[in-house]
Amino acid sequence: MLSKKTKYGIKALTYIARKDEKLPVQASEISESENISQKFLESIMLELRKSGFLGSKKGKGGGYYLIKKPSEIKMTAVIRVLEGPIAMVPCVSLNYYEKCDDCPDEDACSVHKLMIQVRDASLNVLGENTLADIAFR
Amino acid sequence: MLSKKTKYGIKALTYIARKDEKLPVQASEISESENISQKFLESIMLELRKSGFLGSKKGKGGGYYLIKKPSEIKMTAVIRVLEGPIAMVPCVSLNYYEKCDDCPDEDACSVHKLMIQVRDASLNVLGENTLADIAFR
DNA sequence: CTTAAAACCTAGTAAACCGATAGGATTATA
DNA sequence: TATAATCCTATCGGTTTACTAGGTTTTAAG
Repeated sequence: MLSKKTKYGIKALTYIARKDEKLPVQASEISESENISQKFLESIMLELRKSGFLGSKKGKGGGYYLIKKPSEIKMTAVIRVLEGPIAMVPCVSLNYYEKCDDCPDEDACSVHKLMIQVRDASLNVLGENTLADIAFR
Repeated sequence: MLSKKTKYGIKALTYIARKDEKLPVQASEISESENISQKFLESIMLELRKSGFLGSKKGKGGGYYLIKKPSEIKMTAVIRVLEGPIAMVPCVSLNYYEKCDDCPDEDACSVHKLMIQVRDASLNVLGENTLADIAFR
């Protein structure tokens, strides 16, 4: 299941992308428009800034803006930052690999075999979709 | 992330499938061989029986056995029983649909759009794989 | 210079979920 | 009758989740 954090984060990025003005967008505006708890959203925006998706401007008239073009933001990257691994099991994760402490032999493991396929399928979809794709198409 | 319950459940089914003998397999045997807490596994086996994947025989010499042939057990079905919805968001789930309480318009929602694609990709993989595929191939 | 509006930061918290454990009751075999 | 297995219910510690509280800092505008 996708956490609300990730869901809200993607919605916020989408919201900013769809506003074609160059002015920064306030978290309060997004929170109202998208029905997201403001304080919670603030922490998410902060994370998105720290991970390089957003820039920010403090003070009156401040807000957040995209650092890259929507077409250059892959959804794999967004989800990895907000949600963590895309794989459903650590032992098939490319970026967060971890060996299972049960399971002596990964190659013999049926779960491993299956989850590699699921991972590849998901990776394929998320890698092909950019923020532009889901915001505008 | 896949829960241990689901992971253990799939491993247990695989174990039984790979034993070609007709005799029922004990939970204790599986728990030892696959390094799974016995009591925890017991509860999983029970669930797999109640949902129609396994039959059981009580008492001495008892155990669990597959009710259908491995090639007839789709992984979608197994995962839906043990893990719940395959979709990452309730609003794109086929079997466990739920409307988001934020989000007035699903068609305009970028998360919705993306997660439909992820769901279809996963569904495709899990629907094509049977227990036989992951146990023997 | 003051005020308001915004991001930024730290901490806490209620509820849910997870993985496991405890302790048996029931049933079947030998 | 003893033993071995499933079956059942309850509980529990730990972690995560989704959020809330309560500020501080920075900036722009009046």
